[in-house]
Amino acid sequence: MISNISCSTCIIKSSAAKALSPEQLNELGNNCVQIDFKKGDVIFKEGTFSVNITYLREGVVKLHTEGKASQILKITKGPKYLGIPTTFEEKINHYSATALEDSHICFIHTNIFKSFIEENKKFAYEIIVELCNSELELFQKCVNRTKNNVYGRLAHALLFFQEKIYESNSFHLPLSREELGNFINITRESVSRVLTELDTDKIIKIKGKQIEILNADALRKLSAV
Amino acid sequence: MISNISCSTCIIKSSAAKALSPEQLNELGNNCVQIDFKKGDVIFKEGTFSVNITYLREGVVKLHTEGKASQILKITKGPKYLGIPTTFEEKINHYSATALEDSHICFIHTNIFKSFIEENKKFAYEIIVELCNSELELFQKCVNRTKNNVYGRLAHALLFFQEKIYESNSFHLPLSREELGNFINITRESVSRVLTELDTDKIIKIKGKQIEILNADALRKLSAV
DNA sequence: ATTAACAAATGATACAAATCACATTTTATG
DNA sequence: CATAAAATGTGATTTGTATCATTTGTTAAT
Repeated sequence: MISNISCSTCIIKSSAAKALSPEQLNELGNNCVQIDFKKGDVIFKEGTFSVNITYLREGVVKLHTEGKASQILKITKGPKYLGIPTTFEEKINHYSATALEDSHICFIHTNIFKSFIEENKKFAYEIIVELCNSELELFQKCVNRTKNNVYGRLAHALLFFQEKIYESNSFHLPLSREELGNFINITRESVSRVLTELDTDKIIKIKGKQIEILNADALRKLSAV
Repeated sequence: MISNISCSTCIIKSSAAKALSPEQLNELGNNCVQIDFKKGDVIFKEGTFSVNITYLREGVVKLHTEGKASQILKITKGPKYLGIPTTFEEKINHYSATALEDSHICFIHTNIFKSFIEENKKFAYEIIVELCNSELELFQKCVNRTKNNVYGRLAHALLFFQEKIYESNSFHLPLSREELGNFINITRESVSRVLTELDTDKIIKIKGKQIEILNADALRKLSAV
């Protein structure tokens, strides 16, 4: 579903877009289209041409590689730009993006995005800040994934969904056991085993994909590097 | 050793610095100091205040975490900015940087760096390009480290030094076996074992830290995800 | 409702890599 | 140059997690 949008009146602006002038916002609106994606929909695909900057206005999205042993590189919640690195100087997407929850995404012409960087210092500055934070998070993830065992990695992932995505002790996991495994690099079977064990120990309560965190401190202890 | 420098006449400019005007280069020279580091010297340390952007003009540097089980996040060669993410909006360094080869590093006042981003569109643009490439590389590394076994990871590391750092089939490894292990997340013992095996198979030739790549294709095959 | 198709749980087994223990070589130090 | 200290090599053993095999539960389709 495609919507005509007015960026000027949009209330979910990125920190960068907040820096745009009324004229620039108008220009953005004319070079930008919002598309609604349902849970599971592919937003862009590894190997295809990348012609737009994608702005995740609202929703939850995973960035992932393709292939049988797909790996989830990142899970992120709006508002946030998706995959600037894969679009900016690259012609081809280096990874795919798929909606984990119903999402609203604005596709912005790369050229207009680049022109904003050149014309608006604050805009460029905010984009740089976002890229910097993204790299720091990625380092964090790298350390966690290599220093922790399956318990620590799973605990880390659960805390991530609790704190960063749903901001609630109780949430519906948007991933299958297999996908959760691809996120933290363990097998589907091990995910099952560890989840039941955490449930038995009353650290979490599981009912299918519904998860309740009962003892966040225990999870923090487990995921401590 | 501290040198007075003239950024105007510097011939090892970053792509971003190439975009600066003569006046800006002059200003940069006045707000920037070049320091020479010897192999092994600490450039900045995790947990300390970050007050400068560090530009690795020449040399090879590792970014790494501290602690007994230190992890090498990234190894990079000049010319390149080091750790913009850890300096930009952050007050505290999230990781350390240590010279792996004698290196020349320019410490640039964060404020002047930020002012260039605001005043010079091309400068900001180039910084964004560098950050984007950095993130893509990091994703690559993540995939390699989790999808490959010890042979693949070690092969990948050897090709990295050959292609990206020394651009030669023969090079002096700037890391101990233990550090190499910290780079690709395997133990010192396994590094030894795999290296001798690769030597036995005539894929590489080792003599202490001196390494010669005899069969790069075999390494490529091993490191293919 | 009933069957099919898929996702998840669970137990048994296999295996890669870590750990442990010690020998050997290399590098640093008085 | 001798000695200590550190780095590296290598075999034996242990261990965490993947893999395999099967059962159980859940969702979708007729």
